[in-house]
Amino acid sequence: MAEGLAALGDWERSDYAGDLRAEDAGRTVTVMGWVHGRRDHGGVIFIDLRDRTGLVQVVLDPERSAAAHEAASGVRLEYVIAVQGTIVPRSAATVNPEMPTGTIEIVGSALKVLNTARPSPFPVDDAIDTAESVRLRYRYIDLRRPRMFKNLWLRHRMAARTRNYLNTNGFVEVETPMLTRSTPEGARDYLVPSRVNLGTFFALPQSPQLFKQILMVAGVDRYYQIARCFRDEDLRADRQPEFTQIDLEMSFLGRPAIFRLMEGLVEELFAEAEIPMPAGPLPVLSYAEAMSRYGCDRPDTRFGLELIDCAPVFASSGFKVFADTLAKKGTIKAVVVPDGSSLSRKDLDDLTEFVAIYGAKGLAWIRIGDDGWTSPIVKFLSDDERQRLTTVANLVPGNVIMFVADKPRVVHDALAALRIRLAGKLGLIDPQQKNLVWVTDFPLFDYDEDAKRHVAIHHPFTAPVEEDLERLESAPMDIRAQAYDLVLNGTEIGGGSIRIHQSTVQERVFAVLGIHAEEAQAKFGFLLEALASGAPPHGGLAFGFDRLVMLLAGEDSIREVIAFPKTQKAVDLMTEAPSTVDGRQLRDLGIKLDR
RNA sequence: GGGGUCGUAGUUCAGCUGGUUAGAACGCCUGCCUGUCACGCAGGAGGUCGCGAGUUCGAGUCUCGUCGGCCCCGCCA
Repeated sequence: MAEGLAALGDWERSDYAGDLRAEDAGRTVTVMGWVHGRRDHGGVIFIDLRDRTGLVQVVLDPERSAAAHEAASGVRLEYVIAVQGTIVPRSAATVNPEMPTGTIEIVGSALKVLNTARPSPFPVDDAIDTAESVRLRYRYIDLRRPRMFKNLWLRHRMAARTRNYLNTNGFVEVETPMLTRSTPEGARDYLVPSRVNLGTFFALPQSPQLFKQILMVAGVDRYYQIARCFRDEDLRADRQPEFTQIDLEMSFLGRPAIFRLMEGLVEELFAEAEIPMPAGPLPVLSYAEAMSRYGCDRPDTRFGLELIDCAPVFASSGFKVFADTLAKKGTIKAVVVPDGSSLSRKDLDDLTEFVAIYGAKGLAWIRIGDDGWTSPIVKFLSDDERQRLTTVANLVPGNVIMFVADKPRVVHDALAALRIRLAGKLGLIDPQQKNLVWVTDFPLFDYDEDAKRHVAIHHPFTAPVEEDLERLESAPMDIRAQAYDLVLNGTEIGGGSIRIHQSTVQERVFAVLGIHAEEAQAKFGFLLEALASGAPPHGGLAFGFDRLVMLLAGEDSIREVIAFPKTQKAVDLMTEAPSTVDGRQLRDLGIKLDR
């Protein structure tokens, strides 16, 4: 034992610090934790002792225990100590109403310094404004903060509740491999070289998709896994290279039953976070409707500002920008701000700059006044256009209408972002409100202009809508998928689909994707064989667990609910991973670096 | 790959149109103090102004490059 330090000996903790209350008065307790604060009055010393439950004040009085007082005088912030003492009610004058334990204190009779601590790089306090890089470098200090432990604790309880709910509904938790096969579709894979099979690589799973489908073929019937997934793509506030999904798959169930089961799960998770959840079946929005009304497939429905299709109004416009856009198969949509008086000319300029991020070349606007329209473009509009625009957009004095004219993709991206930006700026969002909505009937395919081929929007195992199946080859871009996303306040928290369970359909979809028979056999032969071996109808989905915890914890970044997250450059500032490796390790793997 | 933003003590920040020895608060160290809870009082230590070039008599300050944190676009479902 190092100098000045005490051994734990036969001491056992009797209580957590933050749990002690007035009714504990008179008890003799042993508490252990970190020194959160220390106030030395020359005689009496006060120590705020902290553990994961909170704080309790310990009083060391030299007249009661000279030894304990002496030990306390050497204590510094973040030292690890154990205290034995008696719970005593505080006098009325010394009660601290700010602390849950503020009606009592521990009068220490013995104190052990279990470990010292170097000065903390930043305060262990919720009210800090320390750079995130510093917090991540010393994550073990950061996680001592009550807010961070609260997040870890919520995450733990949500995982436990998930397991409990799924277990009682007949789901079986099955682990699937972390060392798996690279698939060309989708995100970039993290690769792991195989030493035993030089020149070959495993991939870390982007999701357990194929394994869970094969578990359905195996008759598991209902599967789940709280699964780590990996994607080697650039990071965002809500995206990490490794993340956790609640991954689920079910056999012999159609979409309505799957929705019911999943809504039950979400209800449990909201309850765990003590957040009220909207009653009854959740609203369902088709992809087409979501795009038309909100310009995106994950709409925030807490506020209006819905998109208005203005293309018909300007079908034969004399305004060159609009006319040219429509001539080039573009479109024109608008958002109307009911009370535009709070939008200055500078605001409108800023918003124009904002939509440029999404590729919009401009943001036309009109301010509807009591005595006429103010706008840079109004002089180009005919009386007829003004009339029809008023009708289509329900314009009344006070409104400001903003247009984007461009390719549909740009119009939707720009206006979808604009409505969220405006809602924030105009205070239209109630932060307490939680809107959940299913978005369904996504297109099955998108067309990749660079690769000159169709790609799966969800993944290539998603079943087409039955009635669209006959046009799979003739009109692939019109085929709807039996895919669905669950959206919470504009964030996708889960997504899934009914899967293809017949190998003939799977082969046809591969063909549309330009994956020809030989290639399909080489890459997905095991799946095709499995499907041909008695695959039941099945479907499922995966929830983004980190995102869900983030939203229910009220955090803005996924990193706040992950114990050891990576930075935007995908590095761990604490361990400094990734790192270079020994030459011998590389030789074992047959890898030569060219830089 | 691209756009934006930030980088000064352990931490959070200030530092004017370039000008003597770069400041404050908290934290840290020493001493004093018997009811504090943002304890108080006195004193002290602590700086590669991210890094590298350049402009200049002189750079924390201006220019260029570079590295890193964060937000976003692309990417990712």
